[in-house]
Amino acid sequence: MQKYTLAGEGELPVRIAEAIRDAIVGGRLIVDERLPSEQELAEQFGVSRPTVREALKRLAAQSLIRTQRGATGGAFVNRISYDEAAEQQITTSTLLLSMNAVDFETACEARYALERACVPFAAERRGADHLAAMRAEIHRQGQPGLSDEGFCASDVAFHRALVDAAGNPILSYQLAGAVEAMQPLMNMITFPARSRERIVTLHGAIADAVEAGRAEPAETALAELARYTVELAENVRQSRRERQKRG
Amino acid sequence: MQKYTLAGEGELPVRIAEAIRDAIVGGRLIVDERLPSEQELAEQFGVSRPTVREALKRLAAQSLIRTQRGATGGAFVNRISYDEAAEQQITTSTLLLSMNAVDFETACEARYALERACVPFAAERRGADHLAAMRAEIHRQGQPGLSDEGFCASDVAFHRALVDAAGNPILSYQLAGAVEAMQPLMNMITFPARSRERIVTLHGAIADAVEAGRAEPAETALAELARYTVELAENVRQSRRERQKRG
DNA sequence: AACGGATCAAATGTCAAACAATTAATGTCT
DNA sequence: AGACATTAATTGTTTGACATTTGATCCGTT
Repeated sequence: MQKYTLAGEGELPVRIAEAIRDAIVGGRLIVDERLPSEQELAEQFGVSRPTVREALKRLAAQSLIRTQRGATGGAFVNRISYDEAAEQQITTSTLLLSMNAVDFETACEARYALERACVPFAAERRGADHLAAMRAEIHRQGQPGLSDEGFCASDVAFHRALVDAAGNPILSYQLAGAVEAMQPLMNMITFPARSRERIVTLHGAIADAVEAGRAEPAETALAELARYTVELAENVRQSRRERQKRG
Repeated sequence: MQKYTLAGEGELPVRIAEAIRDAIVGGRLIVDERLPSEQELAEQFGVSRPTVREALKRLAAQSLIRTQRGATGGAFVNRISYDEAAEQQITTSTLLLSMNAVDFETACEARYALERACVPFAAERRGADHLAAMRAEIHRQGQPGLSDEGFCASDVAFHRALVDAAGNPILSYQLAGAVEAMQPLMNMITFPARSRERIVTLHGAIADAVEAGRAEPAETALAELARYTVELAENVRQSRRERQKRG
């Protein structure tokens, strides 16, 4: 049976990778099925083994297959997990943000808007574990002596808990990329004690609202948090400009 | 100057790819900068050229670099575009959904929730072009003789226009993955004339609300659309079960 | 002097053949 | 029957070579 058909034009490894990928998404190769050995694939496609290898490596880079050495080794169709998918999305999003001069306001708006989408479900389905995680992060954020980066990391953890509370793995996966990718941008902000206090208060309001099963006040607090974060970033930018003008 | 440091353990190409990727995200390699030739890289890392090639191909598969043949060719750091990033996210999301038995309801909930996040901005900033695109798709959806797949495609186009109307490229990019990845699932639904009529009506309500700059009715219509879509899928599943029992 | 085309050189793309490393199955000895 | 060495299959890696592409250079013509 002909499982793969080489089509189009361009570099061989790319076309081979596409052929195999199509076989996977088209269901002709099912999860955990073993692909032919590199040697056999090379013969089937009429190319050399290094060429096949490059194709397989492309697929491995996208987590579509995994390879195993040894007697019963080979390439296997990989069931991509939420974690793997999220991981990939985070690297892609991070690169996209860092290389395209996305202004902080746009990224921030996107992030909090997406989070807002989770709130109604979080308020409806929140479990004790997620609430506890949120409270724990809030407590950490109030600790004096916490570094700015530590504060940022805790902020991310808080928002991940909020998103996970919605109990929708697809939402969690999609949001992970948006939230995590923002972290490098957030790390440029300094959080003096007064700002932290304000943020912790808002986080508390969100946790309270979610615990009470009320979406609306949580959405309001989230919107305020978005506004305040943008304001903080604006301050940092302004003071940096002034320092540059002087020095 | 030492730009790359090989760390950790495991397969050489993976470690080399990581070293180069870290150099890119760490800013030691800037956009459009040319990497050393494969030969030079091989010498620097103390490995053979095919090994370096595999590493480069991994990076190329993630759109981190692009390669050019010829005299002035080589590998260049790639500025990843929104389209490329979205493309990758779509394939990842599609695979995730198809391989993890995600139930339609969960995926649908996620999709419409994320779309809802865009609505306030769309209502605020909608441009004539986006509104026109939405109207055009609504008109197409009303045409008799349109295939189910054509209807689905138009549905996707409508929602993309809605998302783009929010005028936030990050949101558009994030949503593209969620909306497009749903299409294979949506394609399993059949859309009889009566269902289409209902959907077109809701689409019209969304377009009207956005045009009027009112977010709330658009969100309501979107929620109703989500509910109705899940209902349609449920019907398909039920009739399929009955057919199976009989035949 | 400016334009056009042939040549060249550098780089990636591809191939071939081999050896190393790993791993599970097989077979053998106790 | 169980422990241990052997073996075979497969991927990982190296070496060396040739093909292809493409910009740059040189040279002759106008």
